[in-house]
Amino acid sequence: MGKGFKEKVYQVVAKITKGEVLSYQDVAKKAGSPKACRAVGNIMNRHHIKGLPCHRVIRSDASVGGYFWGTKKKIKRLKEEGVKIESGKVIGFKKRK
DNA sequence: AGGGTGACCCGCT
DNA sequence: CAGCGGGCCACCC
Repeated sequence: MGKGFKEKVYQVVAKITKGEVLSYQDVAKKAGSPKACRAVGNIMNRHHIKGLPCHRVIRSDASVGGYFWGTKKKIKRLKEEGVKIESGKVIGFKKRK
């Protein structure tokens, strides 16, 4: 296990600790394909794996991004983990723009 | 700020 | 079985 892109994504996301947030591009990069940022989100969407903290994965512009169960839920979960979010943006995240 | 293109995966036709 | 389009995105113009 861990040969395919998806498997790598699972591993990377599963390694995200409580209160930490990573961007889709960062996950994609760690998974071996920096340009597969879109695929990462798609994988979560089509295969919402239980036990996988996909809510800790946000956009590279610090916006929370989408969520299978709803963006509102995603924000709530992140806040409960100690992540400061304001106006749909993660405070303290280095956005590229 | 908005639109268009690029890269990758999955489901449907 | 093969092709097309859409999606929890990112970057450039």
